Amino acid sequence: MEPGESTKQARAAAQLRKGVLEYCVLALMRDRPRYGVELLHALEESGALATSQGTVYPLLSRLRRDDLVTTTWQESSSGPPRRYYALTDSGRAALEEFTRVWPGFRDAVDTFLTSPHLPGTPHHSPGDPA
Amino acid sequence: MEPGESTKQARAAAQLRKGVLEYCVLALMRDRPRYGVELLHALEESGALATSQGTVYPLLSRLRRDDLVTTTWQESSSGPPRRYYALTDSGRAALEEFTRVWPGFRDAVDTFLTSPHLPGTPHHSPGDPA
DNA sequence: ACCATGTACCTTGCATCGCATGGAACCAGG
DNA sequence: CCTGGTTCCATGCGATGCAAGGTACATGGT
Repeated sequence: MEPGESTKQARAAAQLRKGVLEYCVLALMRDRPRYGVELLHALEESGALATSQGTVYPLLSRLRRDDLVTTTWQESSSGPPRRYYALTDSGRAALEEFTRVWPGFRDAVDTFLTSPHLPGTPHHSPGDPA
Repeated sequence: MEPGESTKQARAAAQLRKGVLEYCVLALMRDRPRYGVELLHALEESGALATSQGTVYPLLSRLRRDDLVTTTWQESSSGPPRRYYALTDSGRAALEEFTRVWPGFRDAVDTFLTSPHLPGTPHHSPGDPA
């Protein structure tokens, strides 16, 4: 079903999300409580972290199991009630912990990816996609 | 070693490595063939990506199974022979693919971690009594 | 010769995670 | 009643990081 090339890109991106998704979801709740589909849409809009319900809901269950979030039901004017997820004290601490270690990690990967050898490499511009 | 806090930090960092380690190892082979312990030491020196043999060797087996690397044995003047891992054509392509998607991913995480609506956010120290 | 140490390679078993798939419940409009 | 949109959740599979354990080679001490 896959033409092949898109598989590789999807594969690389898929493996990347592991572990990071958890903290990005926590980061989304930092300002205010969010509900499942809202988180899903926010991740989708980011582009690189788009995922599915089958990923987000088990993740939210784990966060609740580990006491990183609490939930409250709230009625919706259009549709079934929504379960809003809010950060607990532990959740906020975990998020700050991640915020602390992330730059070092990011920098390490950047260091590995930048080769110190070929100054004239015909690299397409790092101007970046949207 | 840092006391106490390093546990949480290690936990967050451990989740982070998932999926990225594979491509960092490929990146290390970009310039010249490397052998297992050499890769292990390079990762350890990076700090954030330190891992163990139990992680690297199964990873290298997978890379070989997927034809991303080839290996050649080489004698060592001090110790057992070393198996050197070198990038194949597919391996180099996978590395470039990852190099393409990584900036977008990194940028997305950075965006989530920086709160977009509180310009005057008090960067209070951890343990704030709120 | 024997054994301890350092180097280097590899396997097994466990826990975790992303994700495709499928299903359930609620509301509005025809 | 029935179709469509929204929201929630669970199950099963494949892949991954990692601790623990095992094998083999070389050197030096006794």
